[in-house]
Amino acid sequence: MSEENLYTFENPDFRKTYWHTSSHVMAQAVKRLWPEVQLAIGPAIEEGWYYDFDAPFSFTPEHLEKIEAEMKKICKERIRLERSELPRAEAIAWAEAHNEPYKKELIEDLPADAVISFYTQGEFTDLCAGPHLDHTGRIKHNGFKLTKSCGAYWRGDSNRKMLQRIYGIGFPSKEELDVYLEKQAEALKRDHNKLGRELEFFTTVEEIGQGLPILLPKGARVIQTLQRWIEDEEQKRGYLLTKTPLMAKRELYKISGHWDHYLDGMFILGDPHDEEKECFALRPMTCPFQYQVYLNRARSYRDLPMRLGETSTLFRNEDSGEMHGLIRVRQFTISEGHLILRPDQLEEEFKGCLELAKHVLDTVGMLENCSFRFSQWDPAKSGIKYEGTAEQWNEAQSVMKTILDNLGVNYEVGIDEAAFYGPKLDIQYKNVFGKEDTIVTIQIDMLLAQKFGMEYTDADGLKKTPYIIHRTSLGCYERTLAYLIERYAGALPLWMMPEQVRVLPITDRTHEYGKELAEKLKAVGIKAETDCRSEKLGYKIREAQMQKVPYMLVVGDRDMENGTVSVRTRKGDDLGAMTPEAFIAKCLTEIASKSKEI
RNA sequence: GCUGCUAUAGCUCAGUCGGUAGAGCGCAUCCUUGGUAAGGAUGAGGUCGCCAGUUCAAAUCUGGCUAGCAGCUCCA
Repeated sequence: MSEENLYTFENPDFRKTYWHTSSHVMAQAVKRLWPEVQLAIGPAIEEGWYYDFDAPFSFTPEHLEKIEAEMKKICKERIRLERSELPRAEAIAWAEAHNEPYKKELIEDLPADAVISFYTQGEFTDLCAGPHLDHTGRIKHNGFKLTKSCGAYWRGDSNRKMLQRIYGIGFPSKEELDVYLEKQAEALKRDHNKLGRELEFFTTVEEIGQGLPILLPKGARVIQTLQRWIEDEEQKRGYLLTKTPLMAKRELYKISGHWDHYLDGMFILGDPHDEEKECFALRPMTCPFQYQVYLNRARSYRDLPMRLGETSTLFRNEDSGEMHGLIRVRQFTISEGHLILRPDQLEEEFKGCLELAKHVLDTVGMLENCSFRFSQWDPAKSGIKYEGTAEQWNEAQSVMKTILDNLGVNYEVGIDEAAFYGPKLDIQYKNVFGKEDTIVTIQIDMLLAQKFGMEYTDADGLKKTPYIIHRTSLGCYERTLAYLIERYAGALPLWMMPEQVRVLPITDRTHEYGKELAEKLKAVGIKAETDCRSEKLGYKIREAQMQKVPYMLVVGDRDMENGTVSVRTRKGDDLGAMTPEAFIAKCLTEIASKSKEI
């Protein structure tokens, strides 16, 4: 980076510094307005900054306006930021004297020999490692906005006090801020939770409950298309399809370890604490069910790898505040699979799983926005959250690291993100709010096979314990549908659209011709409907357009006489008249191609 | 689960000071038969999320619950 670019927004470090100083300006404004408010922390984040406060009242939009106004003043005052250092004892005394208990706790947690630095701007001083801009005038007074206020736990610990967080975003000019805000507003229009309901992909009903969406005909159709495709794709790759029960007695989950680790997350039928009576639980995953397929008879090394696939519906009793549209739900259906294999097959099979996942994500158009996370355990939680020995974990993680490095996967490491039985490669996707969730996961498991007594007879005649890979290919269908709606703003690619073609007769005279046409299309598997209402063509087109129907076939007297259809696309292109046969051929070719562009 | 906000017709939303409700779109019927993004008329449709409380009187005020939204925490 050249010298002149150092102090521009192009430079991520400068941007962070700019936002960090903005957070101090915000904190100063809050302290000027309400001196009794206590300060926690206020870092720069990926987009903007936040500051956590402990206030005796809740920040409302009116409060935020007042803070913004005060911040503008501070910017215009061009106050210098001065760095200073204090010995530990004096730093603690400072925090006590200023009645800042959160700052005090932060200082106390620093190592004894740490340099404790402060930044002072006018009457405001904050504990801070820096760096900062040289004066508050560097912050463009009309280039920032406080976007929202909400609750946030002190130190991210749900057992501690909930503070109030104010988020802000800022740029060196008002124009850049406006562009940013406009972009945000546009992104929110793609929100699957809004668009998915408007386009009638899904709905929710109060009486059914939270996290239990109803897939309406359109949503159900998309999922069916995806599901059939995935099941076929997996069969091509040597997967054996299974169908296993949606519930089991508590004994099964005791063997797997889920009873100990995830009792709170399961829907229980019966009294879980009454050991005298039978107790069932809806399944939160398929692992121990699918293992029974392997256990059905004795296995030889020749049977491996055994690839089992299932379109499985799972139930997880998520906390009430966690549900979100189709992304986080209590019942969902997942393209789940388990591969049982010999150690020497691990790398090859892992590669196969990753290739499959990348292939399906690429086909649906989501791969380019995915990121990879190597989810590892936290040794500090050994025996609590994680089962198995440190040796087993180190081995599983080093095997996985070797595989990922050999495959050239560009990943970030996530500590304390592993499953209780092993490390994972998680493929992450962000929604329109920038919130990230796992769409696909591939996990190496060195523990469960032993628990279930799964073994195979090797070439040398010895009984051995196999490895297991847990994996998904397209992940959870509900979640995937949500991301597809956002990715395409509802206009899904032709091949997965629930209605691919709508026939639009212009007058009553062409209704029969139109209906026959739709029947012809349906006969070859094209999802077609006819709009026979006595409305004007423009009205019918507008409606089909808003419902994102890829092709509109206009049929009037002229078409009927000539035996043609006039084709219009949802992009607004008029493809002119063609024979039904020509259109069908074109349409079938495009569906088969699974193109993202149509 | 936590903090804050929200809930009025199928949808999007008005409803002032507490005096039992409105619009647009959609829907139904009729007229219109119109060639590429909204033709016209008429009509139906609401225990104001649910349960209590205050009041002569509650969509409106208070409490609880349910559901929705944003964030936090969690996510096998």
